Amino acid sequence: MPFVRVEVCVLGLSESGLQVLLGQREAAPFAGQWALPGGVLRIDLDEDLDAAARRVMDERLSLTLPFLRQLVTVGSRTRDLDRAPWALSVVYRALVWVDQVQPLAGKRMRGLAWRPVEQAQSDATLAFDHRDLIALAVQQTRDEVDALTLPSGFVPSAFTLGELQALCERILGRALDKSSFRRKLHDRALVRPIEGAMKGGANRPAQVFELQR
Amino acid sequence: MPFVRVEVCVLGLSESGLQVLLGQREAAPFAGQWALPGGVLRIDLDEDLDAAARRVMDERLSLTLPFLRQLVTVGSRTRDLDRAPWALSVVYRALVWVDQVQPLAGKRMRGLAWRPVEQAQSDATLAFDHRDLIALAVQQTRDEVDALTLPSGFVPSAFTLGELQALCERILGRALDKSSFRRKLHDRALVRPIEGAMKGGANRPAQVFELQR
DNA sequence: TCAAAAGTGTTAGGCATACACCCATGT
DNA sequence: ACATGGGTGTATGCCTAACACTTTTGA
Repeated sequence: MPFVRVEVCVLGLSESGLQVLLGQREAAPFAGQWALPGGVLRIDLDEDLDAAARRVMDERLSLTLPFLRQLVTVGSRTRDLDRAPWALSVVYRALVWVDQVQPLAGKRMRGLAWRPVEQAQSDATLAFDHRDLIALAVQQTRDEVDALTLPSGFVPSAFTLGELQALCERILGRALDKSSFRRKLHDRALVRPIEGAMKGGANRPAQVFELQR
Repeated sequence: MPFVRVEVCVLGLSESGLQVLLGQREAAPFAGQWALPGGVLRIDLDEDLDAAARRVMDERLSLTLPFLRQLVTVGSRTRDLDRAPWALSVVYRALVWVDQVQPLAGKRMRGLAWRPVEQAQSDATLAFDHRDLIALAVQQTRDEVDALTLPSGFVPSAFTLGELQALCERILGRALDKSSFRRKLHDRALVRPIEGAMKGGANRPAQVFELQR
């Protein structure tokens, strides 16, 4: 049987756009190079694949990731020759707020750091095929936002439409039209106003919404 | 390490629409029930995951499948308790012409048979979660046709536009508008006429096309 | 002359973009 | 007053579905 690992592409949302969490490898293969965090599937600990991904990220980030989605599985004889004659990796994507995660080094990782996705997608020095995996994760995430199939559990329970739009724009890396955005939400009945709840700053107060169940 | 298998959801195109290839299981678990064909990953034989899927189908169908695409990976502690304490399956989808494959029983399968996808998708007696996997395969395949990202290598090297449209319609299970279909092909420059090549039946001859490289 | 399939044009509607404009509040 | 973000309306263009119509062959 092959050597089975789980890798997680953690995308982080920040003011400046999408970032990806990378760690610097300590051991071969690709020692010293940057890679997605991951870990070995433990059949004694993990109930299923999703649970394995959650456990691996728990250990690395001491934070239970709210939104995991399987991306792809890669495997071949030559993937990880230093450790096994045949290696298989199930790759997940997670989505978090950058300021809710403090990158701290774990075992077998010299350090964890956020990197802008544009930079990571054009960095040929990443370990394994992780550059391609990051590109895949970013693409899929942006497709989801385009289709407005929002990762429930990731968006806050209450928000103004302006906040929701800003969230989508930061993921997409481009501006959206306010009118079209709101019409789409309304037509598809994706959000519902919370009666009486308003949120005001130094300007006109905004209606607070929640996701339609 | 877990027990690793590869399952293949072979979709077959026939006059009457999409079909899926199912086999009747001989051994536990789910002995006697119908399931997707598959096999164990052999790290001594398979170079990578795609090669494993091709080998497994070679053994079952004595036919090298032209178009394989990974769908998803499922795994848990309880998936295949009769054979292993932890089982993982990488699921692929293939696309073939029904009349090019003669279903013949292989080892550990009492028989192989084509079943219409509509029927399979509502059959609660299929083994494992294979009903869901079939639904996923059908959905993804139809999405590809909708987007006109045709599986090159599956469509014949030369065809008339009528033939191509009929192919898409059989996959989708619904009729398409001739004019819209052709305009889309033309606008996106997906096909190219083969000079001088015409195909005639008992009616007006049609221009023969090939896929734009 | 007719049936059948190829191939073309025309119209109407839905959806997205762009942009203009009013509204309510704190400073 | 005015800057700021909330909220709404309108015009335009693109894509698509629907359908009508002509063309070319064999029977």
